Amino acid sequence: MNVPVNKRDPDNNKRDPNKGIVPEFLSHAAQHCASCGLREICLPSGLMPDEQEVLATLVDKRRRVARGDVLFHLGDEFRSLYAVRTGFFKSIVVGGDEQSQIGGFHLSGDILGFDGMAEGRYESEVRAMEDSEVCVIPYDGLSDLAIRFPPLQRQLHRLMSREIVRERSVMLLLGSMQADQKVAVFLLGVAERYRRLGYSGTSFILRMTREEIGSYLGLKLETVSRHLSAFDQQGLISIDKREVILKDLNALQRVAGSAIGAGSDAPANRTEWLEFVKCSDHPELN
Amino acid sequence: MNVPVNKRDPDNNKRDPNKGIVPEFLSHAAQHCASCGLREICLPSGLMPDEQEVLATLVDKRRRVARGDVLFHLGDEFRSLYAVRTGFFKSIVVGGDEQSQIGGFHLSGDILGFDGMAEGRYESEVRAMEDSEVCVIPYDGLSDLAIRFPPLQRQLHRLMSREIVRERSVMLLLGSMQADQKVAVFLLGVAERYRRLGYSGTSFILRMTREEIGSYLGLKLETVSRHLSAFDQQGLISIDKREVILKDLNALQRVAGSAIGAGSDAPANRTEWLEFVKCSDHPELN
DNA sequence: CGATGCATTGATATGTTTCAATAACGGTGG
DNA sequence: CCACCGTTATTGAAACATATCAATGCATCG
Repeated sequence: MNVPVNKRDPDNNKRDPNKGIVPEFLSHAAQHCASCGLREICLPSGLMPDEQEVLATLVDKRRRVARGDVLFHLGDEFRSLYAVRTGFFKSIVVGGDEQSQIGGFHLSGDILGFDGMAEGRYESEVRAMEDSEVCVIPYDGLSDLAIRFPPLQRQLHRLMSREIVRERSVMLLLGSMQADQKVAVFLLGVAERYRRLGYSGTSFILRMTREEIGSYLGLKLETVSRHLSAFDQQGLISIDKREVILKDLNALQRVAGSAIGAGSDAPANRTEWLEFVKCSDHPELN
Repeated sequence: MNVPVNKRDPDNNKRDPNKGIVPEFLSHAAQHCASCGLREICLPSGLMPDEQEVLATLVDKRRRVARGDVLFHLGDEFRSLYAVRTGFFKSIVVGGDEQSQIGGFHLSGDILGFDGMAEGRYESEVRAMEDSEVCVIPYDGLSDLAIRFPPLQRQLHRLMSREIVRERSVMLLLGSMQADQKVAVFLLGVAERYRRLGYSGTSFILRMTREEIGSYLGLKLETVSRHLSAFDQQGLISIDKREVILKDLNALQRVAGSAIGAGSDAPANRTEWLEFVKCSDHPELN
């Protein structure tokens, strides 16, 4: 855990967003989707209560994954999907010669392993970044159940489609955005996910290193650091190591959606902008 | 069509790879998957002949899309998947403020429209780059059929998963490769697809502009052009406008898989490499 | 035959990486 | 407890890759 436990947390939103979603007293007694706090955002979402009950008979196994351990390796035989219950994962896309990249970060409610259906083997590697727990969803069983419950089939399709759409947006990010846009989009994306899990969405702790952010965004860690610092100087955010507060969402969104230099006497290009920002913090030096 | 019809074509591999896969005399008489030349690479792949027969009752409608027309727009209501029969498509990913990018090129046997399942609306736009024809696969019907024929359900999952995996590899391309790698990977990818459709895979006509290649690869058209020229000068390929011949697959693969400057007195960086290559073509100038 | 779209190539500007130095932090073991 | 270590983050200067701007050529099409 990267959360400083000794700090006061008045807004109650800097804690691990996973923690507390499922009341402790339920976590052992009732291992059913119907009583899982995540059911609205996880696989059972949209199903009738009785359908959720049946699903729960399928999804009865849990698996703990310690920080740093892998959930599945590239090439492992595909047998199950996994639903993240608690914790935090990264999925790693591996290409031929020592090329690899983080393809996504995953938290509560996310379904992992869709890439295994194509060839019967997982084509990526998923690693826990904190001590985590997943629900195991055996594919054979799920497949059978989807036949008996058409809504489940639809839901499965919806989730896979959502993954396709998510990856599309990452392609857009990687292929046609500049570093500052990427970083802004990233911050807004993280915030949005926390918000949907019921947390503030303007104040949170990053659970990954600069290098991991860079890997995800197609940037070097120094570039990420520089742009985060720049946003801080500009007053768009406040950042100290991993603690982030989004201070000007509109401005951030403007950066994310391109359109630089809306200001008047601001520099015309991004390199000078980084400089400009830095200097205007120390007017006595000019 | 971009194919010069008046040219001799001794290798029989520069023609439109779609043409001729389905014998002309079948194309009107038998509109069934079971007799479609694409059945092995399309949706019915892996199904029993009688299952294919049933699938054919579902997939009985065709749709022609003229060059430049859209198959579906972003935001259109999702009702069907489409299987490319003949022709050539590009899918366009659109982001907020005038940000858009080509997410993929699609030819015979590809299934389009998976992104519509997530929210009931297509989240991309697909446009025909040549006069094309698709099979219309109504989703409701497909969903019902998948319930009656489990293998069809599996096949559907497989295809969606394949799309997820494909997009992952594009993410890798966009996020962690340099321009020359990207271009090499692109050429090998195109070649591979032609090869799988039964064509030579070393000699083909590009069906898209430099700008479209660039959009797909996250590069500007000039950069694409420069690296194609460089590959030509190096003898890895021969390219004239849209006509490509891959001459040294191993070398191309080496570029695609990183590891530059395996040679001895070759320049150490890529800028100089581009220069070097150009100069060594005119030794009299040195 | 001019107009238009596409491709190539050069010169320069710009954004990002690379290399390097330093600082802050957390954990570990004397 | 504190000195020490490895990891993570920040920041600067220089090198590099790609984008941008611009000019030209070459086809195709009406």
